[in-house]
This record gives sequence, C-alpha cells and structure tokens, in this order.
Amino acid sequence: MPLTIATWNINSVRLRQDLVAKLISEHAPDVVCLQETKCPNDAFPTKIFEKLGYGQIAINGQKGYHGVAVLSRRPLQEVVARPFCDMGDSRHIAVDVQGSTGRSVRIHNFYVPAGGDEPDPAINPKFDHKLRFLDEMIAWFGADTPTVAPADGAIILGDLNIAPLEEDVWSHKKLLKVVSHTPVETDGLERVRKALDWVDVVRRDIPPPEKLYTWWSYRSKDWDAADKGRRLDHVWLTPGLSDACDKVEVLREARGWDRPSDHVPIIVRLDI
DNA sequence: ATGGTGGGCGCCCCA
Repeated sequence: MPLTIATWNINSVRLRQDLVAKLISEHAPDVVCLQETKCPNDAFPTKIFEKLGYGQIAINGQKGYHGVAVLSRRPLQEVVARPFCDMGDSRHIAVDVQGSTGRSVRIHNFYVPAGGDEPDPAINPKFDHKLRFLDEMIAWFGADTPTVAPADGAIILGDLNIAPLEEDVWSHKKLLKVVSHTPVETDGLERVRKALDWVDVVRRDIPPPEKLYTWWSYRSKDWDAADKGRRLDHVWLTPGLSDACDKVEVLREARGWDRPSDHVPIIVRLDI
C-alpha cells in the first residue's frame, strides 16, 4: 500500500471543514497537511475528521492568524513545532508518519510568511520577516540534519509563499517586483532547497515550460479564464525518498468548489 | 485604474 500525502492552505479550517471532508472523500489521502487554519488548538474541529477515520491529529494553531495541522489515518507522532523568528507565530509542525511497510517519513509542514506588499526589507517589516524566516530554515536544515531529515527520508511541504520559476507565475516580467516572485525570494528559496538537496517532485513530474499554479487571488473576477495564478505551494522530498514518489497531482478543480480556498491541494504518492 | 475579495475579530488586522 502506498502512502499518499496532501497539502492544502485551507484559509480557515472551521469555515472550510466540509471542503477538507470533500478532499478526503474524493481522494482518500493517508495524510492531510493544512496551513492557515486560523484556529486556536482548543477550537480545532477534530470530530468531523475523527469520524472520517483521521483520528491522528497534530496541530499548532493560534487565534485568528496562521496555524498548521496534520490529519492522518495512519500512525503519527508529533516531533516538534518549531518557533521561527521569535515571533510566536504558528507556522511549522513536524510529524513522523509510518507507511504500511513500517518505513517512517518525517514531514515538515510550513506556512512561510507572505511578506506584505513592498519588497524592501528596509521599509517593510513583513518582507524582512519573510527573508529572515528563509535564513532560519537554511540554518536549521544545514546544522541539524539528522533531526530534520532522518535516514528514512523527509518532506518539506506547505505554503512557502514563493513562486520560484518563470513558469510558476502568469507573467514573469510583470511579477519580478511583486512579493512572491522577486529575485531575493526565489534565490532564498533555492538556498533552502540546496541545504539538503531537496527534490521538487512536482516540477520533476510537471516540468517547465508548462505553466503550473496552486493559488489564484480572490480579487480576480474570473480566476479560471484569466488564469493569473502563482505556484506558491510546494512538496520537496529528500533524494532517497524522491525515488519512491511515483505520482503528483495539483487539484486545480478545487479552486472552483463552493466557497473555495484561494489555494488548491497538492497530493503526492509514495511507494513505501 | 492603485482597486478588487475573503477570513477572523471586534470598530481593523492579514492574505
């Protein structure tokens, strides 16, 4: 039995718990990693997920903003919820999940800061925070490799809020000075990737020049026709684990669901 | 043309 893992910025887990249930009923991923849950831990809607068989739940939430969670129907151990940038933000949780063969993978579920509007750290503290967050990811993954990525393999996934490639945005030229696609961000994200030679399995299987997006703004009148999207959500695997990944899906149709998130889920299948 | 929409929370923050 393969292990399937979904990641989705849900933009309020309480408001969209039925959409998570729809994802579960239609795709039955073993593990669902959520970002922007916007929900304190004691208010997390665990019951609906327990009823669906996803009784293994790890959450790092806060009131009003941010928040990450992992739902699983396979054995799960919470490893750490690491604070970044001394901000008290809930933007990371790491868990170990066991595949049916007994091999366990470590999943780092991230919600990287969006960074505000002005791409200048000197005048925009949110952009400065985003760049410092990337620096901390690089330092952590470089210095603490056995914890971050055990021998059996590890995954970074979630809303990284950066579209790294030219084909990850609707217009490379128009977005070069727009937060999410500026060179300082795409260079920073590439440095994170190189820290452990992570494999971007989504782009391995759906390579450029095909355009690929996971987010479309709510402000666009007709998101599908205009298609002014960005690929802000990612799934990276350590090299040894990437060989076991035999399928990736970006569920574009979820952007058209009733009262949707502005992000869509990505699902990967691991033959472990 | 510098808006537009959507969420949480509470009279405004963030994406």
